[in-house]
Amino acid sequence: MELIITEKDNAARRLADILSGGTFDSSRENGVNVYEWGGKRCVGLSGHVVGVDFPSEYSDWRDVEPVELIDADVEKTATKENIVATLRILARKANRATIATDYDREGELIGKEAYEIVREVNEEIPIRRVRFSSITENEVQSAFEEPDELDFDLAAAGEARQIIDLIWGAALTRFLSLSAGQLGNDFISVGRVQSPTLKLIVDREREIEAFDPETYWELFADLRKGDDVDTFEAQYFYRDEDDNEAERVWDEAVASEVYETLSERDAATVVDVNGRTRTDTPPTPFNTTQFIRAASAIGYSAKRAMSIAEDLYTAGYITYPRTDNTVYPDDLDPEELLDDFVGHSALGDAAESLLEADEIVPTEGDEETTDHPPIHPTGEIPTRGDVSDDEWEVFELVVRRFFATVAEAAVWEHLKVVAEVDDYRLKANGKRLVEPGYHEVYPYFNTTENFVPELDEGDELSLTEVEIEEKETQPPRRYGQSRLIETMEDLGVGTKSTRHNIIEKLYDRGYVESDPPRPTRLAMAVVEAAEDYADRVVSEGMTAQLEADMDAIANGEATLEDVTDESREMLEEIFANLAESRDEIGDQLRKSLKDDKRLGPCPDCGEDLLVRRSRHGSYFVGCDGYPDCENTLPLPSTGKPLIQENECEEHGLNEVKMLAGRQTFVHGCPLCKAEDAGEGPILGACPDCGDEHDGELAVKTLQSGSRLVGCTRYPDCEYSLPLPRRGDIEVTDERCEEHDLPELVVHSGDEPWELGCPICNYQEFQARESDTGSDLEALDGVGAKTVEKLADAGIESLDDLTDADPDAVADDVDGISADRVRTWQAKA
DNA sequence: GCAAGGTC
Repeated sequence: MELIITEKDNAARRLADILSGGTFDSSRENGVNVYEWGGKRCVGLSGHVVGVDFPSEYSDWRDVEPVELIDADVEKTATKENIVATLRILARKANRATIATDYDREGELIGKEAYEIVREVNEEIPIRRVRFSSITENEVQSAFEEPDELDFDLAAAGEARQIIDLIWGAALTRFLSLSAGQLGNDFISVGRVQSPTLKLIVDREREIEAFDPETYWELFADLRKGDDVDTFEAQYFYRDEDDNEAERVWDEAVASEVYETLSERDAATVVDVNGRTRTDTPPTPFNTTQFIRAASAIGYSAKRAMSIAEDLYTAGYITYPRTDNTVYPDDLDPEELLDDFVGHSALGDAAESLLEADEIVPTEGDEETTDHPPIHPTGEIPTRGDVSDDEWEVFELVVRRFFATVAEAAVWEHLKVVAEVDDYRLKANGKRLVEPGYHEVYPYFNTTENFVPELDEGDELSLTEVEIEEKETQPPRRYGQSRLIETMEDLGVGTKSTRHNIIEKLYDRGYVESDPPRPTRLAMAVVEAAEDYADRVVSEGMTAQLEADMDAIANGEATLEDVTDESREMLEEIFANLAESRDEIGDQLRKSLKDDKRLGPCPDCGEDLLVRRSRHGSYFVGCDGYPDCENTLPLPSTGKPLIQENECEEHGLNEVKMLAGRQTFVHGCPLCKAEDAGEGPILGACPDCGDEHDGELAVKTLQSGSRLVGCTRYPDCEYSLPLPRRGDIEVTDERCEEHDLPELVVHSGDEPWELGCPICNYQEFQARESDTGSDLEALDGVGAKTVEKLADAGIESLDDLTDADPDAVADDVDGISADRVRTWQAKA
């Protein structure tokens, strides 16, 4: 039996399909899919199935000096035990093994991990390596016709990276965390990729903080040709000392003088007309970074874009979304792929128009790699009910990007007109899209035109509407997530698979907040400490050097030991300097941690009020003077508090926003909220204790800002009904007959909300909650329509789905693939 | 519990 090993299950199934001509059987072993046909078995790993770590005697942070980690052993342990176990079982029975992991450095290392597991249980059998950059008939067949050997040097290069990353990351992370006394969940982390990325953000913030705005003026006027109805806008410009065109006037007196002259005149003379035609070439195929950039332009965060792309990939609609490649492989036939869209209601017209071209030549980007093809549609098209709106939008983006790469260039006509008024000059830049080209199938770019009429030198124009605008120079803008990912790629930091996760990590570690990401004081302090004592770890140079060293290992010019030994020595030196400054670094970090939590002065004692977390995990405001000062203020129970920049005028406390996804809201000043607390109007008798104890229901506002209808005898009577957090509550004269309570109206925004009797309202709310239908809707991308379709096939709950045979479901339900069912099962 | 790299 021949055992074929791929990097992921999806690749294993597609390989089996190609090699078996579609005749393979599948079974499951330890929760791992095994594909079998004619004496061959194919199994997919899940990326790395083993990982590096220190021996267990190093695991207690307090018992080990961080510096000891530098010379500690580094062990490999199984991280996916079920997969490793399955691989062992299959390897015992095999008489040959073929490694078919991805065709890149990390793939070679994952292949070597599989190699070692196979060798452990079977010393005899030949183990070979096949390489292909896309899983297509041609590539796969020719790879298997000419198998190769595993490249152990290349794999060793990857291992050197693993060891260096672990040692530097763990030793420095533990050092900073211990110095600041931050153990447990809130440790202070440092790493070869995250720290240079954080430094990018911090450096930009430093520029913003140091920015000193300057005032300048810009002048505009409307020009009109002859009897034309439309005017066009022109801007004043001059030649600066370097003879460059400049529009900003830095001297107010000069600006006023120009303004007055222009205002007094009613005509301008055309002195220069310059027309040119510009070709606007279609965009190149999507790699991961460019895909994230395009998705972010239509409103998706990097994380969300990748998560949707992964789902579309698993469902079989698009190719693998983690790729560096921007050149389509030879065996992608664009016409064949376009054909798949012909006749489709939303995408068919574009495909048909593209097929009319005499010749179809796709664009190419600069990166041609062997890992995977650029991201493109597979030709399988989901029906709208199959996928969520977001998934469809991202799918359409990928399809249209493919369309754009095989479309014609667009052509713009630019027309620059310069007109003179006395010694002053005005210019107007016109542009017109004369050939829309690829823009017709790819509507995501701005194609705004600017009208300027045909003119000749010497033409007289009428001059109206002169305007002067006072402006200020702006600080540089913060990096957005996708710009950050592009910059990381430019600097060679991180990989296509990790860059977006690294940004998530910065959020999780408390280093950045909001979007675009803004660094916390802790982040500034960590970067500062690293710059002072371990500059390497915040510099992209560390990755550049590591890449060079890995190349040397791969070429046989250096060994893994050479490279890791040298790296260990460098880290030893860093620790020699760090040791003396441990207390000083710790003080700085602790101070910045407090800065990130500070709201303002405590009204009781003058110390700082801080956002704190209770043992149960809920947030509240407490005084830094505790236990001497026991002043506290509550915070809302939903969400994670984010301290805003603006302060409450009355108390000098920063306002607080509660981050809770879609339910995010501004809480405001916690002290104002606490002072607003109290009992509002009485509504009627309490249904629980009104008869017995004369309890009454009242509208109440709690110190945390939440509102409810509750009994005046609280805490003796705990009867309560929920009310919305926002809006003014009006108590009307209408009364509910059943409960004898007034109907309520909530005023917020434009439309008043007729909440009605609070008891009826709560009962309706509860009824809706218990009737939210199927738990199937909890799955990503499953909407009401899909639930209905699944119900028709007898699948009404997650349990039903887990028990179902994916292939049978695919047969029964239109537009749902077995792959998708498997994904759901895995998630359920 | 530390990193970064795969993958889900």
